[in-house]
Amino acid sequence: MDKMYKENNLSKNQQIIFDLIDKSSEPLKAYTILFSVQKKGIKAPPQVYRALDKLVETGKIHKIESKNAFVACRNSNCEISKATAFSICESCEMVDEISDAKLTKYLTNFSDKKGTKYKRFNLEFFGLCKKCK
Amino acid sequence: MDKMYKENNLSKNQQIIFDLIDKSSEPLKAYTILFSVQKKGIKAPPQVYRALDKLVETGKIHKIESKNAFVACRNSNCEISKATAFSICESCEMVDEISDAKLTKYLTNFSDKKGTKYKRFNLEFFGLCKKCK
DNA sequence: TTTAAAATTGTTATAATATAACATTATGTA
DNA sequence: TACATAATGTTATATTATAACAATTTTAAA
Repeated sequence: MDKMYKENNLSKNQQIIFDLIDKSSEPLKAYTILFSVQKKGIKAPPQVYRALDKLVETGKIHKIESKNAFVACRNSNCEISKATAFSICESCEMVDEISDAKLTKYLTNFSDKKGTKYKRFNLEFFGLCKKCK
Repeated sequence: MDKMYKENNLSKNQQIIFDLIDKSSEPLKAYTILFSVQKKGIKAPPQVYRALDKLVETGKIHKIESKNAFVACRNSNCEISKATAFSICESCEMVDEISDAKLTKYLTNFSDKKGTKYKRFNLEFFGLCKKCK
Protein backbone atom coordinates (compact mmCIF):
# COMPACT_ATOMS: atom_id res chain seq x y z
CA MET A 1 0.00 0.00 0.00
CA ASP A 2 1.25 3.46 -0.87
CA LYS A 3 2.42 5.59 1.97
CA MET A 4 -0.96 6.52 3.13
CA TYR A 5 -0.14 8.69 6.06
CA LYS A 6 2.78 10.90 5.34
CA GLU A 7 1.35 14.41 5.12
CA ASN A 8 -0.61 14.21 8.33
CA ASN A 9 0.52 12.28 11.32
CA LEU A 10 -2.29 9.82 11.69
CA SER A 11 -2.23 6.25 10.53
CA LYS A 12 -5.13 4.68 8.70
CA ASN A 13 -6.92 3.29 11.74
CA GLN A 14 -6.18 6.38 13.76
CA GLN A 15 -7.64 8.58 11.03
CA ILE A 16 -10.79 6.51 10.68
CA ILE A 17 -11.39 6.56 14.40
CA PHE A 18 -10.48 10.19 14.83
CA ASP A 19 -12.87 11.21 12.04
CA LEU A 20 -15.67 9.32 13.71
CA ILE A 21 -15.07 10.94 17.09
CA ASP A 22 -14.51 14.35 15.57
CA LYS A 23 -17.83 14.26 13.75
CA SER A 24 -19.75 13.01 16.72
CA SER A 25 -21.81 15.40 18.77
CA GLU A 26 -21.39 13.24 21.83
CA PRO A 27 -18.63 11.25 23.52
CA LEU A 28 -18.10 7.86 21.92
CA LYS A 29 -17.31 4.67 23.75
CA ALA A 30 -14.72 2.20 22.53
CA TYR A 31 -17.18 -0.52 21.63
CA THR A 32 -19.55 1.91 19.95
CA ILE A 33 -16.60 2.93 17.84
CA LEU A 34 -15.74 -0.68 17.18
CA PHE A 35 -19.21 -1.44 15.87
CA SER A 36 -19.17 1.69 13.70
CA VAL A 37 -15.87 0.93 12.02
CA GLN A 38 -16.23 -2.78 11.42
CA LYS A 39 -17.29 -2.16 7.86
CA LYS A 40 -14.00 -0.31 7.38
CA GLY A 41 -12.06 -3.38 8.38
CA ILE A 42 -11.36 -2.60 12.00
CA LYS A 43 -12.62 -5.76 13.58
CA ALA A 44 -11.18 -6.22 17.03
CA PRO A 45 -10.96 -4.26 20.29
CA PRO A 46 -7.17 -3.93 20.34
CA GLN A 47 -7.25 -2.10 17.05
CA VAL A 48 -9.65 0.43 18.50
CA TYR A 49 -7.90 0.77 21.83
CA ARG A 50 -4.50 1.19 20.21
CA ALA A 51 -5.76 3.97 18.00
CA LEU A 52 -7.51 5.60 20.95
CA ASP A 53 -4.36 5.40 23.05
CA LYS A 54 -2.33 7.06 20.35
CA LEU A 55 -4.91 9.77 19.75
CA VAL A 56 -5.05 10.52 23.47
CA GLU A 57 -1.27 10.54 23.66
CA THR A 58 -1.02 13.03 20.82
CA GLY A 59 -3.80 15.18 22.20
CA LYS A 60 -6.20 14.74 19.27
CA ILE A 61 -8.85 13.35 21.57
CA HIS A 62 -9.53 13.27 25.30
CA LYS A 63 -10.96 10.57 27.47
CA ILE A 64 -13.89 11.57 29.65
CA GLU A 65 -12.93 9.51 32.65
CA SER A 66 -16.29 9.54 34.35
CA LYS A 67 -17.90 8.14 31.22
CA ASN A 68 -15.23 5.95 29.67
CA ALA A 69 -15.83 7.81 26.46
CA PHE A 70 -13.84 9.90 24.04
CA VAL A 71 -14.24 13.35 22.51
CA ALA A 72 -12.18 15.24 19.96
CA CYS A 73 -10.02 18.01 21.36
CA ARG A 74 -11.60 21.42 20.85
CA ASN A 75 -9.01 23.39 22.74
CA SER A 76 -5.79 24.22 21.01
CA ASN A 77 -4.54 25.53 24.34
CA CYS A 78 -4.73 22.32 26.30
CA GLU A 79 -1.13 21.58 25.32
CA ILE A 80 -1.44 17.91 24.61
CA SER A 81 -3.88 17.27 27.41
CA LYS A 82 -1.89 18.76 30.23
CA ALA A 83 -4.78 20.97 31.18
CA THR A 84 -8.22 19.64 30.37
CA ALA A 85 -11.62 20.76 31.61
CA PHE A 86 -15.06 19.60 30.59
CA SER A 87 -18.67 20.39 31.32
CA ILE A 88 -20.88 17.35 31.44
CA CYS A 89 -24.66 17.38 31.41
CA GLU A 90 -26.04 14.93 33.93
CA SER A 91 -29.23 14.62 31.97
CA CYS A 92 -28.41 14.32 28.26
CA GLU A 93 -24.78 13.27 28.65
CA MET A 94 -23.55 16.11 26.48
CA VAL A 95 -19.91 17.03 27.00
CA ASP A 96 -18.20 20.29 26.11
CA GLU A 97 -14.55 21.05 26.45
CA ILE A 98 -14.00 24.22 28.42
CA SER A 99 -11.41 26.63 27.05
CA ASP A 100 -10.89 29.24 29.68
CA ALA A 101 -7.49 30.84 29.89
CA LYS A 102 -8.00 32.07 33.44
CA LEU A 103 -9.12 28.69 34.68
CA THR A 104 -6.22 26.98 32.93
CA LYS A 105 -3.77 29.46 34.39
CA TYR A 106 -5.23 29.14 37.86
CA LEU A 107 -5.03 25.37 37.85
CA THR A 108 -1.72 25.10 36.04
CA ASN A 109 -0.17 27.35 38.66
CA PHE A 110 -1.94 25.71 41.55
CA SER A 111 0.34 24.31 44.20
CA ASP A 112 -0.80 22.39 47.24
CA LYS A 113 -0.06 23.18 50.85
CA LYS A 114 3.37 21.58 50.64
CA GLY A 115 4.13 23.74 47.63
CA THR A 116 3.91 20.89 45.16
CA LYS A 117 2.98 21.76 41.61
CA TYR A 118 1.52 19.30 39.19
CA LYS A 119 2.33 18.36 35.62
CA ARG A 120 -1.19 17.84 34.48
CA PHE A 121 -4.80 18.08 35.53
CA ASN A 122 -8.20 16.94 34.40
CA LEU A 123 -11.34 18.69 35.60
CA GLU A 124 -14.90 17.55 35.08
CA PHE A 125 -17.83 19.82 35.90
CA PHE A 126 -21.30 18.34 36.21
CA GLY A 127 -24.65 20.04 35.91
CA LEU A 128 -27.46 20.57 33.48
CA CYS A 129 -26.78 21.92 30.03
CA LYS A 130 -28.76 24.78 28.51
CA LYS A 131 -31.17 22.42 26.76
CA CYS A 132 -31.86 20.31 29.81
CA LYS A 133 -32.41 23.15 32.24
CA MET B 1 -29.97 -10.74 63.46
CA ASP B 2 -30.13 -7.91 65.99
CA LYS B 3 -30.29 -4.42 64.62
CA MET B 4 -26.69 -4.24 63.83
CA TYR B 5 -26.50 -0.82 62.32
CA LYS B 6 -28.63 1.59 64.19
CA GLU B 7 -26.24 3.98 65.89
CA ASN B 8 -24.22 4.71 62.79
CA ASN B 9 -25.65 4.90 59.34
CA LEU B 10 -23.74 2.16 57.64
CA SER B 11 -25.03 -1.33 57.04
CA LYS B 12 -22.92 -4.38 57.72
CA ASN B 13 -21.43 -4.71 54.24
CA GLN B 14 -21.02 -0.99 53.92
CA GLN B 15 -19.14 -0.86 57.21
CA ILE B 16 -16.85 -3.75 56.31
CA ILE B 17 -15.99 -2.20 52.99
CA PHE B 18 -15.67 1.31 54.35
CA ASP B 19 -13.29 0.14 57.09
CA LEU B 20 -11.11 -1.57 54.53
CA ILE B 21 -10.92 1.51 52.33
CA ASP B 22 -10.48 3.83 55.28
CA LYS B 23 -7.50 1.87 56.57
CA SER B 24 -5.86 1.58 53.21
CA SER B 25 -2.99 3.84 52.32
CA GLU B 26 -3.83 3.56 48.68
CA PRO B 27 -6.94 3.55 46.48
CA LEU B 28 -8.64 0.18 46.38
CA LYS B 29 -10.27 -1.40 43.37
CA ALA B 30 -13.59 -3.17 43.55
CA TYR B 31 -12.20 -6.63 42.91
CA THR B 32 -9.32 -6.13 45.32
CA ILE B 33 -11.97 -5.30 47.88
CA LEU B 34 -13.97 -8.35 46.88
CA PHE B 35 -11.03 -10.68 47.44
CA SER B 36 -10.25 -9.03 50.78
CA VAL B 37 -13.74 -9.40 52.18
CA GLN B 38 -14.63 -12.86 50.98
CA LYS B 39 -13.69 -14.32 54.37
CA LYS B 40 -16.25 -11.95 55.88
CA GLY B 41 -18.99 -13.43 53.75
CA ILE B 42 -19.11 -10.91 50.93
CA LYS B 43 -18.80 -13.20 48.00
CA ALA B 44 -20.05 -11.57 44.85
CA PRO B 45 -19.37 -8.37 42.87
CA PRO B 46 -22.85 -6.87 43.29
CA GLN B 47 -22.44 -6.88 47.04
CA VAL B 48 -19.27 -4.86 46.70
CA TYR B 49 -20.55 -2.51 44.04
CA ARG B 50 -23.75 -1.82 45.97
CA ALA B 51 -21.83 -0.93 49.08
CA LEU B 52 -19.45 1.22 47.06
CA ASP B 53 -22.33 3.01 45.35
CA LYS B 54 -23.92 3.81 48.67
CA LEU B 55 -20.67 4.97 50.24
CA VAL B 56 -20.01 7.23 47.27
CA GLU B 57 -23.58 8.54 47.43
CA THR B 58 -23.24 9.40 51.10
CA GLY B 59 -19.81 10.94 50.63
CA LYS B 60 -17.92 8.48 52.82
CA ILE B 61 -15.68 7.53 49.92
CA HIS B 62 -14.77 8.93 46.54
CA LYS B 63 -14.09 7.23 43.26
CA ILE B 64 -10.85 8.13 41.56
CA GLU B 65 -12.17 8.07 38.03
CA SER B 66 -8.84 7.80 36.27
CA LYS B 67 -8.02 4.69 38.26
CA ASN B 68 -11.37 3.00 38.86
CA ALA B 69 -10.46 2.90 42.52
CA PHE B 70 -11.86 4.19 45.77
CA VAL B 71 -10.51 6.25 48.66
CA ALA B 72 -12.05 7.32 51.96
CA CYS B 73 -13.12 10.94 52.15
CA ARG B 74 -10.57 13.06 54.01
CA ASN B 75 -12.24 16.36 53.43
CA SER B 76 -15.18 17.31 55.58
CA ASN B 77 -15.68 20.31 53.33
CA CYS B 78 -16.34 18.47 50.12
CA GLU B 79 -20.08 18.53 50.95
CA ILE B 80 -20.99 15.06 49.89
CA SER B 81 -18.69 15.02 46.92
CA LYS B 82 -19.87 18.16 45.24
CA ALA B 83 -16.35 19.52 45.18
CA THR B 84 -13.59 16.96 45.03
CA ALA B 85 -9.92 17.36 44.17
CA PHE B 86 -7.11 14.85 44.28
CA SER B 87 -3.40 14.69 43.71
CA ILE B 88 -2.26 11.51 42.05
CA CYS B 89 1.30 10.32 41.79
CA GLU B 90 2.04 8.98 38.34
CA SER B 91 4.81 6.82 39.69
CA CYS B 92 3.65 5.17 42.92
CA GLU B 93 -0.09 5.62 42.36
CA MET B 94 -0.52 7.39 45.68
CA VAL B 95 -3.64 9.53 45.93
CA ASP B 96 -4.27 12.39 48.33
CA GLU B 97 -7.46 14.34 48.65
CA ILE B 98 -6.83 18.05 48.38
CA SER B 99 -8.60 20.26 50.90
CA ASP B 100 -8.07 23.79 49.77
CA ALA B 101 -10.76 26.30 50.58
CA LYS B 102 -9.63 28.78 47.95
CA LEU B 103 -9.54 26.15 45.24
CA THR B 104 -12.96 24.87 46.24
CA LYS B 105 -14.37 28.36 46.25
CA TYR B 106 -12.83 29.21 42.91
CA LEU B 107 -14.20 26.12 41.23
CA THR B 108 -17.57 26.13 42.98
CA ASN B 109 -18.10 29.68 41.78
CA PHE B 110 -16.72 29.06 38.34
CA SER B 111 -19.10 29.81 35.52
CA ASP B 112 -18.41 29.24 31.87
CA LYS B 113 -18.59 31.77 29.06
CA LYS B 114 -22.33 31.40 28.80
CA GLY B 115 -22.63 32.08 32.51
CA THR B 116 -23.51 28.52 33.41
CA LYS B 117 -22.63 27.36 36.87
CA TYR B 118 -22.21 23.75 37.79
CA LYS B 119 -23.56 21.61 40.59
CA ARG B 120 -20.49 19.56 41.11
CA PHE B 121 -16.92 19.07 39.99
CA ASN B 122 -14.14 16.54 40.23
CA LEU B 123 -10.53 17.54 39.71
CA GLU B 124 -7.57 15.22 39.38
CA PHE B 125 -4.01 16.56 39.45
CA PHE B 126 -1.18 14.35 38.23
CA GLY B 127 2.50 14.57 39.00
CA LEU B 128 5.13 13.02 41.19
CA CYS B 129 4.65 12.81 44.93
CA LYS B 130 7.30 13.86 47.42
CA LYS B 131 8.70 10.36 47.71
CA CYS B 132 8.93 9.76 43.99
CA LYS B 133 10.52 13.06 43.08
C1' DT C 1 18.76 1.92 -2.18
C1' DT C 2 19.17 -1.52 0.84
C1' DT C 3 18.21 -2.58 5.47
C1' DA C 4 17.23 -2.36 10.12
C1' DA C 5 14.41 -0.22 13.72
C1' DA C 6 10.07 1.52 14.95
C1' DA C 7 5.31 1.92 14.33
C1' DT C 8 1.18 0.00 12.93
C1' DT C 9 -1.85 -3.66 11.95
C1' DG C 10 -4.32 -8.12 12.40
C1' DT C 11 -5.90 -11.79 15.33
C1' DT C 12 -7.25 -14.82 19.18
C1' DA C 13 -7.94 -15.19 23.72
C1' DT C 14 -8.76 -13.51 28.16
C1' DA C 15 -8.57 -10.17 32.05
C1' DA C 16 -10.78 -6.54 34.59
C1' DT C 17 -14.68 -3.74 35.61
C1' DA C 18 -19.60 -3.37 36.28
C1' DT C 19 -24.64 -4.38 36.14
C1' DA C 20 -29.26 -7.02 35.41
C1' DA C 21 -32.49 -9.63 37.47
C1' DC C 22 -34.68 -11.97 40.95
C1' DA C 23 -35.34 -14.16 45.59
C1' DT C 24 -34.79 -13.33 50.47
C1' DT C 25 -34.02 -11.04 54.86
C1' DA C 26 -33.48 -7.05 57.88
C1' DT C 27 -34.77 -2.47 59.29
C1' DG C 28 -37.45 1.66 60.15
C1' DT C 29 -41.88 3.46 60.84
C1' DA C 30 -46.99 4.05 60.65
C1' DT D 1 -48.48 -5.71 63.85
C1' DA D 2 -47.68 -4.77 59.19
C1' DC D 3 -46.11 -2.32 55.59
C1' DA D 4 -42.51 0.06 52.95
C1' DT D 5 -37.79 0.60 52.29
C1' DA D 6 -33.19 -0.78 52.41
C1' DA D 7 -29.92 -4.22 52.37
C1' DT D 8 -28.41 -8.81 51.24
C1' DG D 9 -27.46 -13.11 48.62
C1' DT D 10 -26.97 -15.30 44.22
C1' DT D 11 -26.40 -16.45 39.32
C1' DA D 12 -25.56 -14.89 35.12
C1' DT D 13 -23.98 -11.67 31.90
C1' DA D 14 -22.69 -7.11 29.98
C1' DT D 15 -19.07 -3.81 29.34
C1' DT D 16 -14.44 -2.14 29.21
C1' DA D 17 -9.68 -3.17 28.39
C1' DT D 18 -5.28 -5.72 27.69
C1' DA D 19 -1.88 -9.74 26.79
C1' DA D 20 0.52 -12.04 23.52
C1' DC D 21 2.15 -13.07 19.15
C1' DA D 22 2.60 -12.83 13.99
C1' DA D 23 2.73 -9.95 9.99
C1' DT D 24 3.10 -5.67 7.44
C1' DT D 25 4.15 -0.85 6.68
C1' DT D 26 6.72 3.21 7.48
C1' DT D 27 10.74 5.84 8.69
C1' DA D 28 15.18 6.95 8.68
C1' DA D 29 19.96 5.71 8.80
C1' DA D 30 23.86 3.45 6.59
